Amino acid sequence: MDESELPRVLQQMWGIEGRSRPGPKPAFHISDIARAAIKLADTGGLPAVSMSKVAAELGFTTMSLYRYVDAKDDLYVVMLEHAFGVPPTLDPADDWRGKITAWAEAFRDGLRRHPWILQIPVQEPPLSPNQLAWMEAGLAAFDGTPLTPGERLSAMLLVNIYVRGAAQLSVNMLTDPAAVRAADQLYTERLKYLATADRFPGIAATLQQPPDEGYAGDFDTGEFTFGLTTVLDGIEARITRQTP
Amino acid sequence: MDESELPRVLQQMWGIEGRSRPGPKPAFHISDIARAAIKLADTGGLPAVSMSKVAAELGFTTMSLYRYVDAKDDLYVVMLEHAFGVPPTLDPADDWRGKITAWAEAFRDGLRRHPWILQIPVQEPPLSPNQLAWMEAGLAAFDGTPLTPGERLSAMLLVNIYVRGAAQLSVNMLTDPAAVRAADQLYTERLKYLATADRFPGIAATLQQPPDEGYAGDFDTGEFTFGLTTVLDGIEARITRQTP
DNA sequence: CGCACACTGTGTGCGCCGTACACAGACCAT
DNA sequence: ATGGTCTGTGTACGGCGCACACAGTGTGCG
Repeated sequence: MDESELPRVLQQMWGIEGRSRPGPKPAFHISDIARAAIKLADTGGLPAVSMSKVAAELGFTTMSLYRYVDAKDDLYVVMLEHAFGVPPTLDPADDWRGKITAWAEAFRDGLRRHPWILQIPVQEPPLSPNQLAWMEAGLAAFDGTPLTPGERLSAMLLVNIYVRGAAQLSVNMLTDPAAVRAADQLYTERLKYLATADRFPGIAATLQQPPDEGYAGDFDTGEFTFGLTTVLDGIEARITRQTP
Repeated sequence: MDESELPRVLQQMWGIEGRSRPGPKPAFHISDIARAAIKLADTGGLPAVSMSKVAAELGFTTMSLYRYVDAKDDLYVVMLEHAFGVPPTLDPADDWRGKITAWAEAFRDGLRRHPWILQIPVQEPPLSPNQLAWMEAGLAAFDGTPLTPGERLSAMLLVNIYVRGAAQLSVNMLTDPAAVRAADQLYTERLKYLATADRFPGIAATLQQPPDEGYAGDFDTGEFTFGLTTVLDGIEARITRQTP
């Protein structure tokens, strides 16, 4: 395995610098691209991120980006890497539940800061430094448990999946809270009209339960920790089953 | 709430027929659009689905589709509705674990049949007939448990989230198994090169554990039921905690 | 020291996309 | 019969990702 086999973007992100080479020095770095793209996405969502707009934000031409990024997908990878940053340092005094909870909440906060992350089409597992650091931190939360490495991976992925999924449910976490409330109310109204009690008793029961907390949970605190607790209980069951 | 307030696509999918009106009769139905689009997506993935290609598949012009569908997003909704079909009928003799497991596996099978579903950008919760039927079936799996309607919703959503997430991990479930194996091996190789044991001990431990079962599980049987068991254990913990 | 050449950012252009809009023809209510 | 409404069609526009040829830059080697 040679570092030259790595895609260009990975080499840049890992700081693998090729020997000094002839030609003009690059005018910027992929981290600049990431910053510009993230700025656009934070304000206008992922659709606001296009090669031309990112280039314009940097003050360069569209095609100049292709000297740093092989394709649009690579741009997404760089954005992800930059948006999450380094993972949180877990408190060694915590037990595994406390550690993985802190990890999950930090992950959730990252998604809340940059909702467009959820709209990025998932193509392949991550290989960039910060992403691997997040993986490592999530695995480390299970240090001291009797779980095997494979089980730790599954457990971490399960929490990861949960956080992503729970975030997805929050109607794309629109930036405007009033719009969220309006969309939620419209949905509930239509659901009440369509999901009649005779054919959809379960849904109907859910609808008349709380005054306003219907389908989409708040994702802020309550609904999120509720589901997370369930997931962690499942992991705990496996742990206790393994330590008789 | 009037049915006329519903979006056109919803009216069509629920079979709400407006009174007979002047003008030419429609040449086809949105279900035809769905069939054509699904056929394209099944063979060429979601990128193969464009307005013009779907229209060409039907033998009509591009713009004719807009008489049935307000925008591209509506096309996705119709595709989803048609691709999943009706939910499985759950065996009343099963307990809730058996029921929700059957439900989850049927859901997984649907995703495996139509992998492009995972690439559809999620915009809003579903309101179409089959989607609601799936929701209802998932909720009904918890009949007989002491869970409140809200808790049943959370539990069902948790399983739903898990199945989606677990499917996502299978490297987009490429149709060509050889390509999957090659991509997986390339990834593992790069991961071994980048995630050195000194800085990423957890990841490294995961890597040297099994010969070939590294990051992406098979999703076929083993890894899937493993994670599902964990999720169900978490729900079971909540149930037993509620029935002392 | 100078030069060859790899590399930089730029400009042009292609094919595809989603969809707004005007239009001619088809059909039902009156 | 006929007016009005709906149908499918044609044209057109702006934006997208990206291939490719090109002129200028600066380093390593002779």
